[in-house]
Amino acid sequence: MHGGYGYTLMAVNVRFVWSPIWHMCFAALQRIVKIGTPFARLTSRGGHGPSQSSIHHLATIWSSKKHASRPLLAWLKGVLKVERRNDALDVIEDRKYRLNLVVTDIPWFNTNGFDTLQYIGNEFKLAVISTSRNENAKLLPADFASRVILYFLKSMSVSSFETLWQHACVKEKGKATNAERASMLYENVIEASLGNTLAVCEDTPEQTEVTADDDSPQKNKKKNKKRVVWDEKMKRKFLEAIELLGSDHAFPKKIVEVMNVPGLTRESVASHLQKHRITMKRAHGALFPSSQFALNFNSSQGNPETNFYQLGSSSSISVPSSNFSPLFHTEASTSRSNLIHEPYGLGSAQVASGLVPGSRVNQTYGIETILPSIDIGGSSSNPNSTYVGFRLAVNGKVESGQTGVSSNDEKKAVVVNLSAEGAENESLVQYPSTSVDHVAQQPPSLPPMVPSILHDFESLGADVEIDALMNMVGSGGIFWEDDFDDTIFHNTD
DNA sequence: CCGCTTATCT
DNA sequence: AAGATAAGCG
Repeated sequence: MHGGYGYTLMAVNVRFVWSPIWHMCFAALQRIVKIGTPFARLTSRGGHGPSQSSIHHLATIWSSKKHASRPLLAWLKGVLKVERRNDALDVIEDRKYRLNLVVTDIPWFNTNGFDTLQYIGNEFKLAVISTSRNENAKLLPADFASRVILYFLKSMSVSSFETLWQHACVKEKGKATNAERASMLYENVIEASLGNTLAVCEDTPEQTEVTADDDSPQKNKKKNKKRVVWDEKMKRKFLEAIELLGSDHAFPKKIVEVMNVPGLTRESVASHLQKHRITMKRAHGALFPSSQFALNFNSSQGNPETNFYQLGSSSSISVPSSNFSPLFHTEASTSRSNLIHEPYGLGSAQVASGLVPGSRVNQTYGIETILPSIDIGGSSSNPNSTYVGFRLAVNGKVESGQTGVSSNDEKKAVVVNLSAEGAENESLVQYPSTSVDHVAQQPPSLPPMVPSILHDFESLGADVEIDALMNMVGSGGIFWEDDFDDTIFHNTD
């Protein structure tokens, strides 16, 4: 798995993903497909496909979680594998007006890869995000940095991944102000949702349609203005909408539209929003009474839906709890820790070099956001995950520090204990000897956040026959059906 | 009513 | 307490 892979190109559209990285694809798939994103995969890596162990690993997880075969099959069918870089470029070029974003994992030191970046940027006018498992970010040449809008250190996390499509949105709409971005996102989500119903999940047991009888205590609010019951599903949608729109753009009307619940009135949402804000403010002040840097946890045995925290007043990211994320939970059971990884926290070396992993390195596309990520922890493929910044551990503690960046330091982090409402403990555990010596002394400049998509892994379909999948993938792994574009670009132009 | 917010009511 | 309704306001 180390090094030596060829060229991989990945482009993300609102509706689909090209990706070389299987586990990320799967994880992203679960989320993206939920909002209706068909996907495709394109890889050019000298004839080498994803490893069987990787496939098996993921397939096992999916199987054990009773997860859908349909999206999985759809995804597999959407795979296009090409042998050479130029083939990959051809594929992209053919569709460059339909793609929004290209993600690569071309190592920066790879000359051809460098050319590839340049080519994509110049010829296709596509935004490029690069990932690399390797090396210290400060070693990256500025030239490289200037050709990508974002740079990820591996392990790039699924959470980061799922936010990529939003960058695609940015590209799609050209330059957009921050104010416009919210509605822009909304539009694409709605669009994607339509695509989902049509292309991916023909029938989702999501409907829960009401048989309008005399007194149906259903939570549905079809016609009569029954009192709205904000059950978990409703709350989830609500929070999704908030996240998507951004907390400072989340107004009742748009929330209603994003939630897309028939009969749900703006007034109801407004009322709920009011309560929600009160709840937020309470938790806000409780943890950090006099700080702009606020964390809000409603964790533990409560609703997973409300398990989020907020950075700053204007933006928030979600942190899926472990039991809310079956895939990760499975992995975490063997390898521990759901981590949230937020590159702004520290890493002064990287900042000084002007290249913060995961942060903006280029303003061409107006990307102002960093990509929060959740490191699924030492999976077999990523024994030593690299992270710089903050991370959320499963024990509810937020750590800031770094691992895997320098050589063989082990634990070095500032641990912020977020125990029960009130007193925040901040204890210096240990600091790395070299690069980072003043960390989190004061809150970093508030990282702008990309709202991430909450996910719902349920009701995606039936189980899949693993063996069949294995055979399918094992033999050639090239799936490029005649109607591929019709499927993938369904409803597009 | 145009929509968002805040206050009040049940 | 949760949600609806009223009222204030740009």
